[in-house]
Amino acid sequence: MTRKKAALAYIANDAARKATFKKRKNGLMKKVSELSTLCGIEVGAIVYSPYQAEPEVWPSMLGARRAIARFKNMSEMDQSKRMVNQQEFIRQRIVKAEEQLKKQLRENREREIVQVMYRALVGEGLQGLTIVDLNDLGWMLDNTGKEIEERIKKLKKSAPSSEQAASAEPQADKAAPENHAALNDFVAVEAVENQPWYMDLLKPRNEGDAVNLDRIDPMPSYPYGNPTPSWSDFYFP
Amino acid sequence: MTRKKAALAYIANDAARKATFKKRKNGLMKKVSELSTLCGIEVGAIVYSPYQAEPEVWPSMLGARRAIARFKNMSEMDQSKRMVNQQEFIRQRIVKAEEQLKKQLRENREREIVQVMYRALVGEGLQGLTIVDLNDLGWMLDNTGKEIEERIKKLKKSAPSSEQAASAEPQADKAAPENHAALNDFVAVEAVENQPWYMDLLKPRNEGDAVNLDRIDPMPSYPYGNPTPSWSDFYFP
DNA sequence: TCAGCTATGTATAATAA
DNA sequence: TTTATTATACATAGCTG
Repeated sequence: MTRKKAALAYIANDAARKATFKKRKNGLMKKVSELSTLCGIEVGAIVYSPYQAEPEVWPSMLGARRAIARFKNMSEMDQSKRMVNQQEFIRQRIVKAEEQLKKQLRENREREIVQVMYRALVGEGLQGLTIVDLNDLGWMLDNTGKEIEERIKKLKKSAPSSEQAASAEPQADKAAPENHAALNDFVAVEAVENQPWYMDLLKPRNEGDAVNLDRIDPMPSYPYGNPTPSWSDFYFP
Repeated sequence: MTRKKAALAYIANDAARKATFKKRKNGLMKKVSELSTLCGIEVGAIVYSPYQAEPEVWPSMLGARRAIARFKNMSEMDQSKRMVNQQEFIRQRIVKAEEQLKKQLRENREREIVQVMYRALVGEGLQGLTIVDLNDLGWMLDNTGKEIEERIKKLKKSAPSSEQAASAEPQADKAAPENHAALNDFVAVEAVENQPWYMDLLKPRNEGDAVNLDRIDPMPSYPYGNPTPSWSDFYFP
């Protein structure tokens, strides 16, 4: 966007896109910090980065959380502006809030499972694609509660020999080191079977004192796996 | 930061600061949108603006919410880095999430009550101080569930005339200027008595299918009235 | 206050190492 | 790949109306 006149469109070339992303992200965060400094206000920025897994935070985790809380507040307040009927409005708000809560809880459980699987099965060095794979698995488990068994059967069937399984490498992480060359679904499933405490997570938790998840709508088409690499990049240069 | 070399520090002059804020905020949001377009990623930005009350959203409310969710995700992910014990970590996460949920619900109810009282009692023109007052009242009601009656008694005692009571606008939405010359606690309480639907809000809601609010900690010192301007500015030029 | 307007400082696309 | 180096496009501080 300098020598050539701007071409404000998606950059097809992967490398170029990544380079641009990094540069612009840094620039953006610098601007953010400047704005905060110059005007003495709280600012937070969240960028979902396909290239970076670890979040860096600016100005601080707390600041970010506060900003988020404020933002939520305001969205509600804003709605109220056009409120005509008190009760209706309030009811709507309640419904919305409850939906949000459910969603949050649901997402949380997903994360738990993904976490556990990830931790249980994968070494420190293999973040990238593996996380995506585990996400997919986590979703299924969380959603159906039975798909896990199907998956186990299916995978066992298609890879009865543990050696074969080892060489399968389906979803494939690129630079997998020696020991983890065989990070695939089969391995994941085996680990699951051997870890009862993981299975416990699949059961619905005690929800008497929590949100009722009964009527939870089906999983949203959330970009958990798909083009989705891993999430977020909260950065300060 | 152009003709003079940058002076990256708080701008003392009010007007200049505001001008800079506006310009830079616009520039920032432009960059944000560009980043999103060029790299095909989701981006959200939240700026708490002292100058703007109404939130504008970019790229969209949904996008913002998603980004926020991701961010939360990542903060947890980060924590997990140092996690040693899977189960322990997960339990902690669950606890945290549930606390968050409770807080959210609680805040929501507060807002409901404040809203209702505000709408019921106050014309459009009287925001400022009145809101603060009503907030206080709402808090009390929400907290004790009985203070309302005490308050009613007390106030009735000090103003027993029914005519006075009759002048209290019942459903009272928008602006009813003349009638509201006497916007005080008494009016407020009368309105409450005449509006069963409001009283309903004071009762704990059906919590079988919601978060259990039993163990909710006392109200946080949230800036509901106080120096609180109004929040947030999610902007796209 | 709010918009232009420039002169200038910055950010960054393309390129090279 | 990442990092460093430009040449340019862009953002914006200080003005002005």
